[in-house]
Amino acid sequence: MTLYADVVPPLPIDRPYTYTVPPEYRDRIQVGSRVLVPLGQRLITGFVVGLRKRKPDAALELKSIAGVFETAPLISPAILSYAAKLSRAFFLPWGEILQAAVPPSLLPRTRAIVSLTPKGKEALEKSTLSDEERAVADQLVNRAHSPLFLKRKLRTKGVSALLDRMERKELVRIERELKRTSRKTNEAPPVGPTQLELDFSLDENLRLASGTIIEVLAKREFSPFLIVGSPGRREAVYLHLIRQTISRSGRALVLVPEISRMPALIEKCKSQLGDILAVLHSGLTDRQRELEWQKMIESRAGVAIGTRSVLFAPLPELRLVILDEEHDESYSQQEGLPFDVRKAARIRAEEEKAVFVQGSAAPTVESYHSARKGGFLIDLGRETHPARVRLLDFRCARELVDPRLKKAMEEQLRKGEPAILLYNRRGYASSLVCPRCAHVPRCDRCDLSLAYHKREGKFICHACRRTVAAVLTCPRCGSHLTVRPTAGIEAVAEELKVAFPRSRVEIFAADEATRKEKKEAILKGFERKEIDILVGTRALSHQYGLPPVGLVGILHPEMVLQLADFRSAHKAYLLVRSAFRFLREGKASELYIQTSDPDHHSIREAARGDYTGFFEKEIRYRRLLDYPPFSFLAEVFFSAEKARSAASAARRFVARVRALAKSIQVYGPSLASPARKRGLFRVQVNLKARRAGILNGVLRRSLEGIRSGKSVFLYP
DNA sequence: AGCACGCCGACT
DNA sequence: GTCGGCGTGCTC
Repeated sequence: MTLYADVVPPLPIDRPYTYTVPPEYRDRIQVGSRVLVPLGQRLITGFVVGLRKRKPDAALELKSIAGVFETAPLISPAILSYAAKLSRAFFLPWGEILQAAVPPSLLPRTRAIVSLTPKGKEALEKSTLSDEERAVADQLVNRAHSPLFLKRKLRTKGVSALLDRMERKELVRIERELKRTSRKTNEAPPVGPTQLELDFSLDENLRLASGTIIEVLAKREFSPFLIVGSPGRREAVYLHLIRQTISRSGRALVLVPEISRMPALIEKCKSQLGDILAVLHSGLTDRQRELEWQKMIESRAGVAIGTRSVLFAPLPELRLVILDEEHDESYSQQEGLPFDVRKAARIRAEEEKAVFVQGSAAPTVESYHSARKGGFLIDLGRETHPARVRLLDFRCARELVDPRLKKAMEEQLRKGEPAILLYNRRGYASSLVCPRCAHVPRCDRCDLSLAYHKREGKFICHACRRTVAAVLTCPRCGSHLTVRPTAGIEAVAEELKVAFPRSRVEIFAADEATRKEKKEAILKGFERKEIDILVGTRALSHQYGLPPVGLVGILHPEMVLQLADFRSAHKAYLLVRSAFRFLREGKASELYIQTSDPDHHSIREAARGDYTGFFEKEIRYRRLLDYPPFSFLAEVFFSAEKARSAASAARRFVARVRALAKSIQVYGPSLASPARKRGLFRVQVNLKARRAGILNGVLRRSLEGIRSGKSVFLYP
């Protein structure tokens, strides 16, 4: 009896295609195998997602599998169905998610070699070839080359089509072979059951909190929790839960937003649990990543910890999924495959029937709301910091730094103590303007005003990073350009240097000028007390392990409130809270918050460290303005090389949405911000609906068949 | 995503 | 008259 395989290619096709399995592959092919299949005119690699004994449709003419790669499949049935769920949840092709689920270096690839046939050689000598054919033949006279080499060498369009035509005319031969990538590993044997040390202590509050979760852990069913508390207390609970999970021979998955957060946590895990840890993040080399994978596949890992790629960790018996720093923005980043890590982690827990624990000191409003409503909120107690916090109402624009803050700095400097100042605006000024004709230098790719970076003498577009030499005279009327009243961190540092001429002031920002070595030098210098005042943007807030100081100032956290974003109040709250991390514990420590909006609930409650207070006020605004969690929003982006195709895709989408559901509010299409990203035009459409189900259904049907690059973000 | 097919403008 | 643009639809 013939065997058939359902295959998903890593393309924007999310339906499997069925191929016949030739007898020679029958024994090797498995669900999860990677195979080489003919699709249209090409040979591509795909994942086997199912095996069957009958055709899906008897009338269908099926092609057959052209090759099977590794013997042991890289993808387990569990990950296969998880990827399918993600694909539905985020409107992404199944095959592309599968591709992302496996380390790229473990994915076998095909290699093609093009050589000239005797017939081709003859044609070249007789000059019966077309110009483009001859160009190819000339390259191949002496030796065979890969198609990639030819593409680069010829520098013309449609080389692959040309090669295919020449292959059909038997002028060239294209041999496709499988490139083996699997390596032999001879690592240490699996570790035995770990000895659990008993030096572990939890106070009554934490014991109670963990108890609730441990009860559910035994039941083996999906169950969410949200832990609100300081990092230290959360960590203690996590470790306790992981320990419990492992002692029941389960496995745990820990997600963190950024690599910088990992070292401390990894150390703790290692010292308490032994070396049963697999670590996955984007900073690993291919080889390191492969070793971590081997660890998991061979069941030598009890815990996998890492950033978003760890979502696909091949852990059997997964019982616990932890997502730390639930509030962190990098979980919703658009890099790579555009999906929300929070939701993806939740789906993994659902699929595995595992306990899902999210933790934060200041969770997203949506998450806190649903946890409280659903009765799965675990509050570990309020964050308190003994420091004195001063709110400086600062609206005068003559100086950048409030005299009261400068005075505090002066005192600090006299004691020989360093200070940190946080201000989240890079460069010297976010734009310049001509005082006579109001001309503003703009980026010709994004149409945003160019930021002036005085130190480097450059104009930099903060949207596309395009950099040009700064020209300080107006190209239209020749006047000297002036700084707009939107100073950046460089201007702040300049003012401090004038105020404290004998002090060492340094800037820490994610600037092109501030290279990695320079950044490390600054941090080292600060540790050695060679820097008196460190002025930093949010790039500094992501830095861990700096020696805490007695004085921290934060300038204008209310700036984020200007963003057209329903979460901006929460962002302001987080920004202020991030300043506390640099402050030494103790009554003598001081935090200055210089703001023109001291009465805003986000600033005020953050100053007091009262998340619940912030939440109560914020949730009222959300209800009032009908924002998530009281409504469901979708942001849909269409991107294409040509503005016209992105716009027409967006228009087509909007027309379909309008036709399908009157109850859905449509905003747009409008230009996304930035309007161009990596050379692609971006058009945005926002939708708002009363119910998530309706929104999902309409999105699914409206996006069908739309070709241009699309990404969808759903809130909550 | 590629690639073919198919329908309208400027040119050897 | 053709070459070539890109809109639309299919790929087991």
